[in-house]
Amino acid sequence: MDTNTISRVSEPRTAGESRAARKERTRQALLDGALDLVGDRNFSSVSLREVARAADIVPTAFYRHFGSLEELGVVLVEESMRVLRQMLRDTRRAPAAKGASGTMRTSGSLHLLADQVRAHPAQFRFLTRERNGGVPEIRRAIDSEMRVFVSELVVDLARVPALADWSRADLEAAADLIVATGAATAVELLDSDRPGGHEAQIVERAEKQLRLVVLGMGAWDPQRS
Amino acid sequence: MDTNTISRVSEPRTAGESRAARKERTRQALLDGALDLVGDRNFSSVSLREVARAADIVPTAFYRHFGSLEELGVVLVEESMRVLRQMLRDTRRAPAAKGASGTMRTSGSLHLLADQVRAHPAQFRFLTRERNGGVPEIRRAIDSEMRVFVSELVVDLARVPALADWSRADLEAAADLIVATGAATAVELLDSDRPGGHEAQIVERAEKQLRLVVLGMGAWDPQRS
DNA sequence: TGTACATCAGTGAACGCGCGTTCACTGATGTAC
DNA sequence: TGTACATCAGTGAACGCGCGTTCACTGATGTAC
Repeated sequence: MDTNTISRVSEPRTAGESRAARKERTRQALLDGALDLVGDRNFSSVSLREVARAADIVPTAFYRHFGSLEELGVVLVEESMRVLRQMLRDTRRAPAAKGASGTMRTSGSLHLLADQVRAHPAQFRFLTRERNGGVPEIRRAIDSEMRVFVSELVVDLARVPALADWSRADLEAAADLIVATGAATAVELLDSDRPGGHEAQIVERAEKQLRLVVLGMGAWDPQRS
Repeated sequence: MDTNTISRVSEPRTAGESRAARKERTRQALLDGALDLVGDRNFSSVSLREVARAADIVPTAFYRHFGSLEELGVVLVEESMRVLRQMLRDTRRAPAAKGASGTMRTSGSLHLLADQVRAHPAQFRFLTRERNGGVPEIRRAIDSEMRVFVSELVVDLARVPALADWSRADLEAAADLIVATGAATAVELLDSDRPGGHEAQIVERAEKQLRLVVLGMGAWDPQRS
């Protein structure tokens, strides 16, 4: 079948792009524009008209892509989380804790986190700001992704021989503490241009904290509860 | 001097309150109303007109009390922090960590935290939501209060004999981890009506986490960095 | 105690503005024959 | 390849609304004498 009879002359300004492809580009422009706008403000203080303006379309055309701003917000969570998930997948290749001996691994994970924050500041800013922020739908989306992270880390920890006889609840407490420390570190890294906090110091402190936790795990007595 | 010639008849509807006292009441009504409104939304999505309405005054009268909504927000941080500070003062009487042996103390602190969250949900909700939220002025106000908490805990920890030879940086890392865990627990307690998380379980997990940290502190080698 | 004046918390009309959403439309792209 | 029609991303006018802020005001409270 002749699916593509190429029109060789007089392209209509926007190269020989299919209608679907152009729609997808606009959709992405809306998402990118929104992420930009959310860089220094609440998601809930961003208006539909601003987002449309950022994507260079008229406000009413917004509805061709999303039913509401909130719907776009949820997609933005998923998109930002993809970055975070990729990072976690990389980290898992060298898991954070192998009992009291695996100390060096925590250091690597934190530098990887710092790299990711530097590479995708807008996404991290969005996630950390909206995590406890105002829009319930978005907060719930972020929260459920965080739970996935914790339970994946639980699986990793459960495989560590030294933790073989830990209860599920103990593993979850430890995993949650580790993830929370990572999240808190990301928040600080995002503000690392502010007084006192240079990136290296923030990472160093987070390393100390993870080392404390790992040491604690080494000293933990699973029988005593 | 006869400062108070009491008018005994025909009170003008609002009892014999001085002008200053009535102004103070309105001001407090504005603060209370704002705290109420902020219960389920972003501070930055609350409007001056809504706050005025909540305090039963006309929008323009708002300016008799605050120069802007943001200014009210900063006062709200200070007011909410007073609650938190009082809690911390109570906690300090039984400090969180006395080395690996002081485990029971952490439990008491967490129940105290749970009590406070239950007693002042609006304040905690406001603080946790705006801590990473959109309004820079407010975020900074909360952040600086949190730093005070950490450095007070550092002072407490420095007094513990077992930690006598810890470096300042190590003490700070530990204190920060403890405060962060408390803050994260407060966030979860505020949502404890949601699926899976009943208050007792949240507190139990936080106890495990603090115990892990305290165990880690017991195993910490201050020489090794 | 009584009078005259000052203060000032709260009023109410008015303004210009950006908002979300509706609607009928346009015209390029895609499809059927 | 050419024609006729369908689709649909983006347009632009229009709406009613709540917003922050201005301004001149009112009238009870406070103060000076």
